[in-house]
Amino acid sequence: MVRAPKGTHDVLWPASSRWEALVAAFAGRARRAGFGLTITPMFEDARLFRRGIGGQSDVVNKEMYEFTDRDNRPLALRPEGTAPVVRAFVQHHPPVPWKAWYVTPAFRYEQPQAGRYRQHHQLGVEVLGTEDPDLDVEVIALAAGFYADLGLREIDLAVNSMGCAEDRPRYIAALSEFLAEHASELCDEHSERYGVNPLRVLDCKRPECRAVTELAPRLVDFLDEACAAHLARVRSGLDALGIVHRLEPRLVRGLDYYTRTTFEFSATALETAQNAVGGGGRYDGLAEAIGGDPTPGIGFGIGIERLLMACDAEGCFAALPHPPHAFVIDLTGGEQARDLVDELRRAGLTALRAYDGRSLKSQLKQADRSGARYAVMIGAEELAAGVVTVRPLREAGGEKTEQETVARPEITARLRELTGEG
RNA sequence: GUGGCCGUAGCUCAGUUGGUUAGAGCGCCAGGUUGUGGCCCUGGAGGUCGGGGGUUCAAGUCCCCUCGGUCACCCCA
Repeated sequence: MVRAPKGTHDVLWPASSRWEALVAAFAGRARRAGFGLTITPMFEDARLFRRGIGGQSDVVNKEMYEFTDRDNRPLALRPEGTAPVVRAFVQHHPPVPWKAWYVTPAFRYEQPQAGRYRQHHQLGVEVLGTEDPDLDVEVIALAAGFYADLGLREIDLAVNSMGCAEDRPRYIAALSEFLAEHASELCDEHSERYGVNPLRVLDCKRPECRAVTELAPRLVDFLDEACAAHLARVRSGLDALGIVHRLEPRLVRGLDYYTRTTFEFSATALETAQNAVGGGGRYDGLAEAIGGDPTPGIGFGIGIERLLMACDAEGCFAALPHPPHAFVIDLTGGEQARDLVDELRRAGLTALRAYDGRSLKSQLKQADRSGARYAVMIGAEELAAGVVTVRPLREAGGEKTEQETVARPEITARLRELTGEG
């Protein structure tokens, strides 16, 4: 049997109704903050990601789905959402500040595990054209507010600053020196390889490394005046908006383009290893790195699958059913149902029907299963008399009502009245 | 890329030291009720036992390989 590729999954109805609601909630928040939906290609010139994300990152180095098309163009399925949006900005130079939101699949060749897939989906925003720290606050507040909209309470927000191009080399030098002195205390993985990318060691979760990095020099102590002031303004802004967060000097995100503000949201209710439900930061050098004018930018990505896992863990954001208004039952051959569902739908009602000329019992069973509030029955008697029978299928407001006979021309109006859709 | 655990019906699972024609519950279909759903009863459909190879008189069961799922490392959403 042909199955979905490893690490991918289907989201079938009705489970997908949660996705609809999730995206709608995010779109609403984004729209209110001045963001517009942005759609960019699912695949890009592979060089965009190499230059943008960075050649030494794992994402580019060993996780990209790369291929060449029939004209030998080097292409890659997008492993993340930021670089393509920044590319679109550079290509079209819209007026700044440019605020874009997106929802997109992302592809990474990984070993699947809880909360990690080869195709996952992200919601995100990007803003190009300003380095105002109040914007950082606004962007973080957007994500935080969205989590709250879903009913999530157990969200940890870690914030750090990666400094700028001047700060970073000074810090990396100091960190390397420190790690060299403590190399023997690091975990097996890093004791000999800390030099490749010293910042990575800060990310290591092994107790040995944690113990060492606990005492390591902190990037925040190496910030120049402007970067320090920027971070301070971001933090005071978060405080002012009541957004609880903590400074995490070891927060080093795996994509190379980050500068200054970085942040990560974790769902502490998740007991799985992958509990980061959103992350992002500033990337003031990215536009230039991919060939555009120097333009500051900031954004975040939120993983939909992990977010829903977090909602499950907290028991919030349950799927809401969408019960149909009516289920049309036709015992006379189907023409009546064909015409009536069309009429009801034109009137704005949700109308379903059965097919294949099933028995009354079978059709009523389907009507019941559909969750419809009313069955509209048309048999030989109704057809001859020019009426339909409207049968309530569930108690509305605790009140039990009897089925009634309605003149055929009146049925749409009657159903609108009964369902309160008038 | 590495390691642990697991693959039997659409779903959740049972299947004895290898031994007739592989089962249950739920779901689906039909009938009981030739025009009344849910509850109940009866019946039915549905399986290359993940795939391939091997051992054996005999393999769902044992062995090898492989694919997939799952969890973890790495890293990220």
